[in-house]
Amino acid sequence: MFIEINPHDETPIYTQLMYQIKKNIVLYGDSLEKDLPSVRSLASDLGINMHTVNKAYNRLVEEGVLSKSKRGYFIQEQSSLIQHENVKEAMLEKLTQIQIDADIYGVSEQTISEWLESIKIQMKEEVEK
Amino acid sequence: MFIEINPHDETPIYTQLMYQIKKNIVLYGDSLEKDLPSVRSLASDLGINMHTVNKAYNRLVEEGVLSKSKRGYFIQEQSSLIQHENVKEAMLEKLTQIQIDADIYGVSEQTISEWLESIKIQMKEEVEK
DNA sequence: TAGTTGTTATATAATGAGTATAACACATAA
DNA sequence: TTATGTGTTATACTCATTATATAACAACTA
Repeated sequence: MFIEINPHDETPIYTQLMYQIKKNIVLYGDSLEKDLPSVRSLASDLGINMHTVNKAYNRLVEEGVLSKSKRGYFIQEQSSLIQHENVKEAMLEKLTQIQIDADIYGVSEQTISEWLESIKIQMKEEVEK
Repeated sequence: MFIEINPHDETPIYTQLMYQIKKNIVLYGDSLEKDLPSVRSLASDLGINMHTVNKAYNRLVEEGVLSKSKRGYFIQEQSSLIQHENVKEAMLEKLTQIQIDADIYGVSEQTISEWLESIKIQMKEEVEK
């Protein structure tokens, strides 16, 4: 797990953490340990509070990304299409906002595609380091 | 101006208002009155507070979408490419999150395109009503 | 037994969102 | 000139969220 938290970012720490974990799963998939670090150890490593990690973990369980047992949290193996309507709604909300901003700022469809492409490339580069 | 505020939505009222105004400009462009309703009248119409409208208006001024004078706020004519770095950063942040969620939930690139297309169609339908 | 897991409970602080009034300066229309 | 309507500023209050800090608990494990 390679996790970076930006304390100056306006997005909440637990949200950043959720996306960092998802990103790790996407990038390193099967080569990752199924067991996640305990809430206390990860919190200690990142210099944040235990409950903040716990919140991120539990949200990911609700989204179906993680599972939990009394032994700890671990990655939920799945090629599950979106079964959680909330996630889809959140994606649609973001897409709508992006579309409106693109329209009003004259950002072309092609530019959006290029941005998306560079995001993917950037992620692939991270995995090769 | 056709503005809808959803009080049950988790996104702040002033943010919803910002996007509703942008949406109006995108959809109805030149046929819109340049002058915006006063902060008090719009607040009254929507059943919300004056300062909430004021916040949305001023954010849009910062983004370059609106202008203001002592007479009131009005739509800023411009086909300005993104001069405000903050807006681009916000769009990239959203795009990154969408990309990660799409990857982890197995939402294909084509599906994303289809969602975007239906968003556009839906917006066009609104203008024809 | 000792240590680690997640869980629960309390408490506190900081911030953001939203509302509620009030007063002010300035411009405009009567 | 007066009245009204602009945006602006200031103050105060509520509420929810975020984040932290401790502490204690039950259950599992070495």
